[in-house]
Amino acid sequence: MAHSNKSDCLEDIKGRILSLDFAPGSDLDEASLSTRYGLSRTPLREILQRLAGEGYITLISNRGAKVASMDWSVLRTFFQTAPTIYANIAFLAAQNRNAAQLQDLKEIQSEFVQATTVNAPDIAALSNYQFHKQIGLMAANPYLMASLNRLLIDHTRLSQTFYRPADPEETALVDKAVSQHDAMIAAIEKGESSLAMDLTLQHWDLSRDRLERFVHAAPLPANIVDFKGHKHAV
Amino acid sequence: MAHSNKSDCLEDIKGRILSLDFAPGSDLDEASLSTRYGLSRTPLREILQRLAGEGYITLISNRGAKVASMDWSVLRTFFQTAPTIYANIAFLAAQNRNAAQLQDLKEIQSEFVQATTVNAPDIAALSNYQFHKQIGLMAANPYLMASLNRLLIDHTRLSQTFYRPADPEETALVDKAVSQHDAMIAAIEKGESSLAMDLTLQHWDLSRDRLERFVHAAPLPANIVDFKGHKHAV
DNA sequence: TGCACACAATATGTATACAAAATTTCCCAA
DNA sequence: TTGGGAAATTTTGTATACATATTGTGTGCA
Repeated sequence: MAHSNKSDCLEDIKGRILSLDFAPGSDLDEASLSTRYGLSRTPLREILQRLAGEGYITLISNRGAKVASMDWSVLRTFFQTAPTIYANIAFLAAQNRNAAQLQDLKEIQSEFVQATTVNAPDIAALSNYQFHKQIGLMAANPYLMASLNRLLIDHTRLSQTFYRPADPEETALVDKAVSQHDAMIAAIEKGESSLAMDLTLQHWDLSRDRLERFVHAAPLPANIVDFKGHKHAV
Repeated sequence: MAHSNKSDCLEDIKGRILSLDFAPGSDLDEASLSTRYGLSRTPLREILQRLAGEGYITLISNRGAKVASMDWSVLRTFFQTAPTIYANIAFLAAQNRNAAQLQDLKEIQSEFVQATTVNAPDIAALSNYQFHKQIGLMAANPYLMASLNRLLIDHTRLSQTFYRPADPEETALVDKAVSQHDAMIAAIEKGESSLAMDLTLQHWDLSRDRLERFVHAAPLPANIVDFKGHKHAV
């Protein structure tokens, strides 16, 4: 990772946040990051500002950068908001897609299929991220896209266990997710916006249970401190 | 504007973009901005990165910063998206508001009233921006908030003529907007989420016509070039 | 006149040095 | 042992200098 350029660095940090390699709530040190990526602090700090603007991290004045936390109250709103936005995005994507975007979507899907068959969970989660982001691009609505981007950050972080199936039943769920993606592509290609919407909601229902399980299983790094005085209450 | 600090500079640039003082699509020069705000280029560039992440400007590598454009295709999606997001935000705000937030909202509203009565259009537009942003904060949903922030950028820019009423009929519209704000505050305070939603949609209907008129009346600085070959088609 | 190329001017990108703030360490006294 | 506070260390913030990329200009040639 000697002399990577700025955009590579930006994308790499995004990827590490999405894959939980940089844990929610953890500190990001400018000095160590700049040596890691072979950049000086000046461009690295610009990258941090950008990441803050996009919601990946939070910056506190004179106190550095933290990876965006995933506390309980935010995740509650995640489950409240995600299906609506996803459904609307899919609806618009079916209306506004063009051929080049559809081709890209299919290529992303084949990467996704590949990752699930060879059992590469990290790549599968990131491909899934790109799949839904691509549908967002097809929707051509920058206002909803802003919301979708925020949702996908947390969705991808929550989905880390989804692509690590522990038993045949879970493997079947992943296979179903793959075939749902195929159905969504077909609906979008045909311009059947209502169908794309319905398929998206089904896709959401499939993953929701696993996501919620992950919420309850995983520790919530950022907010442990908030529960210090409440051991017995929890 | 000699030695303003970084956050002042950030807010000032945002304000100038919202008030069309920095026109959509216009170039932002690092050197002149840094002298204007009494900062060196390093912190100023960090501000630009942040603004880019929040959607106020776009950065192109090696080619500087431009104020986010308002072309026709984007504005179409604005009118498509705004009422839904506003309505959902109001609904959630009525559910999740707390006393301190409500107090802030009332103070913003009194500034808004003041600005309309003394005929200070710039301040009125910015107060209106803050009013709706505050309702967004009350909704406590960071995912929808991302969308709302993007919408409010363009909404505020579009609304610049709204608070410059040219005749008594237009003055009556502004007065009606003021009273609608009051009704929204009351509904949010009582926790009547459905009512807050309905009032918000009525508020939207009131302003929509004026906004659309502004779209057709105003030049679209960023995309004139796109229409060069289509004079007669338009 | 029109075009291509080289050179100059301007603007953006990065590194380093230094300043300021926050955090930690350590010492001393109660 | 413990609490307070000053000094040292670490981390963040800013300015300047320099490197690189883009844009503009002028000259020569067809």
